[in-house]
Amino acid sequence: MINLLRKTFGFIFESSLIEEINKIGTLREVSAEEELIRFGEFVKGVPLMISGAVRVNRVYPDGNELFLYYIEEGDTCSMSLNCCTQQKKSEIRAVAEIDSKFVMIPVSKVEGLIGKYPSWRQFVFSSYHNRMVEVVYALEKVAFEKLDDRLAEYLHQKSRITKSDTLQMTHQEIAEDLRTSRVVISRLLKKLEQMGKLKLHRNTVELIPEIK
Amino acid sequence: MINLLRKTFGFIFESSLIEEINKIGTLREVSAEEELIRFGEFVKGVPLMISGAVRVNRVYPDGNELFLYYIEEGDTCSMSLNCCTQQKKSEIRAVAEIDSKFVMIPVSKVEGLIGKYPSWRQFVFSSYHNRMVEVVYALEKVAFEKLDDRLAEYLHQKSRITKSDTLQMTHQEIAEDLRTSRVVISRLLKKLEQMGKLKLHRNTVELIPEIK
DNA sequence: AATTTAATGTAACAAATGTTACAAAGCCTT
DNA sequence: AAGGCTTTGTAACATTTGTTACATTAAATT
Repeated sequence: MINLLRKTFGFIFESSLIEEINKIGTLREVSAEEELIRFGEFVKGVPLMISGAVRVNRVYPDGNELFLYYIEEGDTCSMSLNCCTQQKKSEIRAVAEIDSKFVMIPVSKVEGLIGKYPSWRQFVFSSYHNRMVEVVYALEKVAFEKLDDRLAEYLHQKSRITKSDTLQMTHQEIAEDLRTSRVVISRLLKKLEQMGKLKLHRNTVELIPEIK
Repeated sequence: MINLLRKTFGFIFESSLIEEINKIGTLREVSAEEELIRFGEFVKGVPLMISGAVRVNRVYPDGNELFLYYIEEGDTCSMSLNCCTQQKKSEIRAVAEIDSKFVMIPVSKVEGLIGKYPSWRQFVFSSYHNRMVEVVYALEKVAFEKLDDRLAEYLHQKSRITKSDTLQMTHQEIAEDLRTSRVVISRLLKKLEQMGKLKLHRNTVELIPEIK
């Protein structure tokens, strides 16, 4: 585990911090679709992403969900950072988008690290800020862009995150993420297909990489 | 100034911190509509709100703006916190919504406070989190709600912030904040008026308080 | 008071998105 | 191969939001 930590966090954390994390943290591996953080549960720890990608959604009591941001290699989840210092139940849900590795730091130790390591503080601050920037970005998209652009952007992001041009998902699933109906998505996807930007198959959307 | 600091921050900051802020900070008073932080300038300091309310907007190079959050008594602006630790130019614009008082802490001193005072760290963290919650809230509104509800909510928020049921603003200004056109706002306002929720006058919208 | 300007009201229409209903196609099970 | 289920395609229509154009009204200026 310490080698993984060094590889991902060696440039930001001093080695004494890396060693401490190695002691107190536990390495966890999850496969795609697995839940890291469940809605309504107490947060057990703060994840440090080693590899992979995790999708973080705000969840509402009625079951509604809203995508906030992805966390990837080198990131942490600022929402759970806060939940844990406040000992609150999670208002978010985190699901692995692809197979992922991360080190979980138990809640009880987080506070101590903040007092002890300036590089950890720096990390936590910039993490908060980066997540904020991404949520603002999501807000921009919804506030300024029309659905067809948002769809195109959504597909590209999925493709980047899953490192694949072939997205395994139904129109229904896309519609839920973009908070609209299946029919609307089918219609827009068809339009994008006619524009030559993708090909539609059952259960998959195949993006055509741009020729530059 | 120290009395103002004690009154607003006495319950969160230890007295040595209050005294230090009193030394390094400068009290500033601005009247409604004044700009605290301008887009594109280097951030000179971090504001600690004593009283009043300030509106923070994301600004885009094309001049477009997007409302992010208000900061009120006891708050600070987490976007400028980050800008200042990174020595970056401001990507936001902060405008006083009503006459406001705040203490400005110079950029150069912020880093030192973080290392020295646990209560300051706690404050900065919770501040980041609170702003995040508000941006997520803004995202929710745009993602889930229709324009008429957003308008009603917008008017209530304005009323709360300005502590008045009589909002001095034109339909055009409301439209810009909600990113739509004046005609649409006039139409929806008229609908709200017919529902008995408000009265329209030239340059003002008078909210009718609900009888409970 | 007459003129100018800014703000609001309203109609008519356009575009985007949402909804309902149903047909067609692909895949799975037996 | 037949039947059943899921996914996709598509039409027709409703609703919401955006746009253009112009009339009306209130305030400000001369």
